[in-house]
Amino acid sequence: MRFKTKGMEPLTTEQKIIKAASKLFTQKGYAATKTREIAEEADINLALLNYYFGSKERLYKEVVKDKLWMLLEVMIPILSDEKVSLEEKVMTIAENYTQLLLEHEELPIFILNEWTVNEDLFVDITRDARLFAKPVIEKQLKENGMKVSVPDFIANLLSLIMFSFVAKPLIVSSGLVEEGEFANFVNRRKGKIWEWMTKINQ
Amino acid sequence: MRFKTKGMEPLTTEQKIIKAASKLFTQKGYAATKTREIAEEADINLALLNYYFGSKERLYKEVVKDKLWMLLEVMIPILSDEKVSLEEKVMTIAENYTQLLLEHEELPIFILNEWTVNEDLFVDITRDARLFAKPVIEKQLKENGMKVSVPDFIANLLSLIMFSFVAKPLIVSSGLVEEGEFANFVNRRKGKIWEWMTKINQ
DNA sequence: CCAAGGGTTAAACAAATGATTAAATCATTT
DNA sequence: AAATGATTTAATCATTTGTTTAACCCTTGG
Repeated sequence: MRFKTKGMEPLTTEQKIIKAASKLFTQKGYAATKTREIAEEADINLALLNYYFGSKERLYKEVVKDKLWMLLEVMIPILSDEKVSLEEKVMTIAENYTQLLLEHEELPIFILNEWTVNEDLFVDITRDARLFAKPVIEKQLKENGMKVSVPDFIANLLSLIMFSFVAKPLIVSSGLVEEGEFANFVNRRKGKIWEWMTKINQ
Repeated sequence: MRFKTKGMEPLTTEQKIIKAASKLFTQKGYAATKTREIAEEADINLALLNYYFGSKERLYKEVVKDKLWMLLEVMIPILSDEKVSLEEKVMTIAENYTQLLLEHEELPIFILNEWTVNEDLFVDITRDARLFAKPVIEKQLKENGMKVSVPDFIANLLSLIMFSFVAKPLIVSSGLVEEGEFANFVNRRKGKIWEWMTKINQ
């Protein structure tokens, strides 16, 4: 679905539209983004948007699918891989999420908000994305002498990594962390996640 | 600002509008909510909305101020009170937030999303809400032999309490926790927060 | 009693918005 | 170069949307 062009080839019209729509939808949400804005941002004619994607809604679904996948692919394959130890899992996910979210700060709040506001849209997208990792994690938790449940383990892991990004406006405007220090803040936290996870779970 | 009427007196027109707007804005966001919907939900004539509030935006700001305050008043006064021990603080905040968010699940994601999407709006609202609690917490962390920084302490506390609500759609649709079990899930977590916080911070 | 004024209403307005159309242009094949 | 299909464009359409207007109630104070 994704074509990463190594060189300088100009984007196709379709790619330009997706890129512009991606930026605007994640910045301002579905309803606040106007098709004319997308066209302008993509530097194409309004009619092209409907020519390629049929409607604003279909374009939106493409973007959501894309962004949701960015968020899930960091987690799903690693969690369910039996050959990866629990420590490696936590370290890798912490590392990958921190890096991803520093580059796309608006990603988690966009997805979580849209998922709340527009639940039906996600029904078909996530139909086959159930968490098949449960038994694997369960086994590894026992091996590590951790007495916590799988849901608590996952919730704690994601909380400690992702919440800072979701609550960034609150954290920054409260003066808790300076805007310019935010990257350092989350990078420092990233290095402590495994320690915290082991302590929490004994 | 808030009038809690004990009895059966019918809501004033102004109250009916705020109530309807509150519901719709938090459910669907600013742009997706139409003034005609608010009027219909409030069972009043459309023109009354502008008669009482001047514009959709002014009405929206009222709602945001209200909801933001609901979210902050649970935390701010308790955190900065020197007479409340650290354990009491954590326990009380965990208790109060869990209860508040079970009753208003849409609250945190609404505020955090609007804060991201519509940052300028929050500038004046939060101008005087800086976190004056820092020195108090710092002292209490030392007294409890905790080596963590204040920002990490607050981030961990809020993460462990609030993230489940923010990420509820993800947690539920992944099959991690059943919809019907969600309240039990967060209530069980609530009871462990203080234990977790002490372990994390040694 | 009635005029004044706040509260309420239906109707209308202008701008915006998502979508469509039909014609023009471009690139590729015959 | 003619033909064909894909791409691009400007113009237009039909609704929607936030706001305003002007008339109409209904209570109340002089």
